[in-house]
Amino acid sequence: MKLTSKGRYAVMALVDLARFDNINPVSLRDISLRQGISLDYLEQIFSKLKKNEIVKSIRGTQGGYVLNKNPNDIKLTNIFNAVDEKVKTVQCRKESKKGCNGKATKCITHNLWDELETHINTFFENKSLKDLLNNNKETRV
Amino acid sequence: MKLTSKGRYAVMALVDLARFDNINPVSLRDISLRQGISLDYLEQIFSKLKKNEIVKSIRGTQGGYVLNKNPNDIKLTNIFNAVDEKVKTVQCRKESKKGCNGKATKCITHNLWDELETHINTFFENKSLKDLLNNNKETRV
DNA sequence: CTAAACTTGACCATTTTAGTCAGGTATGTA
DNA sequence: TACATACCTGACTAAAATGGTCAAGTTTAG
Ligand code: FES
Ligand code: FES
Repeated sequence: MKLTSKGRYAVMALVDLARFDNINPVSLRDISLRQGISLDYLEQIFSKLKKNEIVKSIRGTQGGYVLNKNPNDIKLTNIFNAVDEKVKTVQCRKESKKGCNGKATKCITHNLWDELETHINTFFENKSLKDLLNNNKETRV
Repeated sequence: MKLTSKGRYAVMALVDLARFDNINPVSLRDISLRQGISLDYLEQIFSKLKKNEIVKSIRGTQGGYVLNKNPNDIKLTNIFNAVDEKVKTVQCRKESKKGCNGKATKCITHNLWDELETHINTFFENKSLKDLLNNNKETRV
């Protein structure tokens, strides 16, 4: 089970953005340099974030991106959904009555994986961008 | 973030095994048929489970595998470790002081991913094979 | 002595990931 | 108006991971 770069970068970039967007729009170039993420890749990611109304774009010189919501209202769930980083632990289609092995009933571990999926998603639902900003100021060891 | 088949199959197979091993050793062929998992693939998985002393093997006709511990003492953590299904959310090497971007300090989201890793691992540490057996008898809707 | 079942290791097709590349288009500033 | 900056879009691809298969054994109950 691992987290992909796309999801990791999306959150990283948004935290970076949230720190600076009070004043001016933040350019992807800046984020790219500060966070060490490929500019071209960031563009793909922000295209999706924009479609999902998490950020707004401002074109032209001095342009960049700005948050489209209050940091408190942007949960990790929203970010992950936007960039298609989905948590998938069950193998079967959930809606279907059928199991992952093609049989007529759910497999013997289905409930377990479903529980795990919920467990993980709960984490994402309870974390907002705001939390991450605070968290970082705390300078925890 | 998704669970791989290897981890899913390992747990599936062990639950199946745990249900039947009171009487006789259980052959991989039986598990393969009951759970719809490729026999050759199961062999790879059980080879690892054996090395990690989770199961014992009995060779020859009427042979098969048997649990090597009490179901209550086999946590999901143990199973996942055995088959190299590791939870990896941070990108960096944890021991290192360096960040994932090659910089001298940890990245701004490092703490978050670390917390997530703990969150997921906690789930695995608190589930034993025994729990899964009980869970399945409950015939939950 | 033979069939069932474990054992080992090499091999491989497909899919996913993590990007790159090559073109645009819009707009603030000089 | 020129032009640099920064967003925008879609195609493409190398490398890694996944999810197996295949082949050639060895062991032992009956
Ligand atoms: S995971 Fe849903 S039936 Fe197996
Ligand atoms: S994940 Fe550890 S430094 Fe970025």
